[in-house]
Amino acid sequence: VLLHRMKAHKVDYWSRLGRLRRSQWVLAWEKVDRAVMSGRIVCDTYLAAKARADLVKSKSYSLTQLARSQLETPREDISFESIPGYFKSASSLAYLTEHCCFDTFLVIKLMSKLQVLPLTKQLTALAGNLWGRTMTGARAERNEYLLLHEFHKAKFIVPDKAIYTSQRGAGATQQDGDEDGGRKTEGRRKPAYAGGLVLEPKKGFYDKFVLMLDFNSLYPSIIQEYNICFTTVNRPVRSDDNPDDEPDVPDSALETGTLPKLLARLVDRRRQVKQLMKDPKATPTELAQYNIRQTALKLTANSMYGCLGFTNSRFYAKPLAMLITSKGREILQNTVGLAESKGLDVIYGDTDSIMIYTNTDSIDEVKTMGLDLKREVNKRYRLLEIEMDAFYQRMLLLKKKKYAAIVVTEVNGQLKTKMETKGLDLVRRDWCELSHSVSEFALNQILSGDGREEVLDRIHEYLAKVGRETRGGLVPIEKFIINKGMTKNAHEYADVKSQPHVQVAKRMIAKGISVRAGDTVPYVICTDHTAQGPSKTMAECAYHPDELRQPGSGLKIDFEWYLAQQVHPPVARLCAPIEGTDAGRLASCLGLDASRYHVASAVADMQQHTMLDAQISDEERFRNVDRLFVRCLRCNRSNPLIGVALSKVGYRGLRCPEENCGAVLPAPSIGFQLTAAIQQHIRRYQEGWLLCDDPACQTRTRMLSVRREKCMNAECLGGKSLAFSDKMLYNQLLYFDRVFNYDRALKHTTDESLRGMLSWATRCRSAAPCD
DNA sequence: GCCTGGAGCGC
DNA sequence: AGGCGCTCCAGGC
Repeated sequence: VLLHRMKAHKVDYWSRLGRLRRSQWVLAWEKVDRAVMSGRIVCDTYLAAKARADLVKSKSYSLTQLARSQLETPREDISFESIPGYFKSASSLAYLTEHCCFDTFLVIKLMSKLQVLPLTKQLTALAGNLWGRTMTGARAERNEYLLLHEFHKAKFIVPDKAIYTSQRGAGATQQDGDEDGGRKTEGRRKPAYAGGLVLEPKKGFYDKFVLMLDFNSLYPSIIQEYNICFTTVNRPVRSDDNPDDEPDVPDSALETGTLPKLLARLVDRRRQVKQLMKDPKATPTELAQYNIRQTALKLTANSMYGCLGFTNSRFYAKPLAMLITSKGREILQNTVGLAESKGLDVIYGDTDSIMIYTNTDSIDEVKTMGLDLKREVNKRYRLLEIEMDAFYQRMLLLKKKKYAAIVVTEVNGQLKTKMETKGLDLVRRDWCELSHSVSEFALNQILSGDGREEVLDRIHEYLAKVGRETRGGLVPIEKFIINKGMTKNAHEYADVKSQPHVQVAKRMIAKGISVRAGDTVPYVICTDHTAQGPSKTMAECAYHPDELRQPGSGLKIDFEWYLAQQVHPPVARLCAPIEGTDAGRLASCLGLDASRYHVASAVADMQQHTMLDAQISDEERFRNVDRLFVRCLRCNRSNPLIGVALSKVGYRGLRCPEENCGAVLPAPSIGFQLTAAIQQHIRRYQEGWLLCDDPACQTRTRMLSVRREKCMNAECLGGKSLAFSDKMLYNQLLYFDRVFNYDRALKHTTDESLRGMLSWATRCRSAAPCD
């Protein structure tokens, strides 16, 4: 924009934006921005913030968002469409101008906060590439230069640089809208080799310490430990038909290769820098510099592995990458084996880490346990080191790569706690803020350490409130906004109709708002009352928040969709391991139609029980249920009711089983007693007593329930489970059903007189259902 | 119910 | 213009 304004106003020396003196306007319009800046290093804080995603945890990388999260400075968002309006008066134009000036201030502050210049300078100095290229985030190129320098010093001839050709056939000339079915979309290709090992988690809620250990820089360490290098590993010639076998570890007698030497140097320098940081005389400025340096060293060492597996890298070496990950898997597996052989309970692990359930509340005990294991593991390796990484006071482990925990740290002898959340819907930007805040509440409750019933009561109550407030229109629009990133440009998506963000992006582009690959698109889901025709897909109901806010748009947020699709699923997933609630219950709290969930879960239960136990007879299945005792009004004796198939059944109903009585049991009386029995069992289930499953132990507790946990009794090796579980309750209720199930009895009995009776009773029942 | 893309995480 | 592993959601069949 600047350049074109300069040209329009015939500004001299317009080429001074860059350092090349240009006298002629020869640049192609598309490439102006790059070429015109030649000779200058451009720092794009948008790219820089994305590159430092490790520090910047932001839903989107807009200046407004970054100013808020990084600089704690509010910034007014001025929508693209409203800008022309600011030109209508001097005062509003001045306001807009000031806003722009403030933006430049924010950008500078952001650059300073993220330490973009010091860090990129260090990275560049290490790799020996061009600073300007580091700014644009060319990680592979940095790695290439690092290796080029290294191999040149060692007097090797390096591989030729392959000319970059896109492997995909999407030509830039294909502008016609014709959808070519056979064309592959750009994006992530399928994996070429195996990566890290992820252990199957032992899911559940843990309310005693979990110890987390991990290997320091696993892959760089493996390269050194096993002397993995282009110069040492015997690898097959690169061709299309070579076998994908992983190569052997080089002979231990071989001289240290270039790659391990390089990594050793990086690690050693980092150690030195960290040593300098311990100097009490170091000034804050020096400390900051040291910290940047050690970060750069670490980043450089850690990015080596990734570039070995990068197809378009000059130093692409799939066999080396394969060997590294393979050793990683082997190391993790061995570590798990060692821990388990010491009687430790490994509940999870991912690539370079393991988590151990310690079954103790004493942090000192945990430390002893950890040190002990650490010592044994580290004995096995020359360089490789495992380290205690964290102590989790409580932990909710839901799935692979999805968990939350209360982390305990010692600060000046004081124990501090903090919540850490990994992979949950809660940390993903494709869920709206409403969804996040509800999940956060539920998670805080679950991890609070309070009793189960209390926790569930509070969650249920909160959900009811959320349902009411949402439907009442009390929740601000912002809380409904969902953000999704564009991996491609809008027109490159093949499947547009199922992707809400693409639909919205296309409309934004039509309005002249720039949306490119890598940008984040915000949208809300609205109801469509105007359309009576075929129901619209979800994506077609997506609108940009500005479209919703537009006066007279007639759009309304689809509250029911949000409660059912954004709030309910994540909360249900969080509560899944907690006994005493389920998807149906949570849905009904939110005011949603719970029957769907009840039916679904009942069907699932039914299948689980009947499919698995298909061969089991009723006698076997109901061996442990409480019989339904019914008191006869005439003889006043209680007798177990065995069921319509076996009880004395008369034309007037069930009869008292007492030998000398046989009076008809009135239906209302049976109904009352049955209801009481059902209520009693449901209460028993809700009380949630936990019982050790070792019959000799018999320890009973009533805590926030877990699906899987060791018995409270320290000496006992048993596990804890509900004394009266959901399965037992189900079985109990199934028994009650069976007792009065005429249809089933009719199907199963061979007694002709009973058959007649039952079929008659069945007909009567359909005539007078209230009986 | 099974399969396939895409997103977006974790490491 | 580093890698793979793992949920989830939608949609098509």
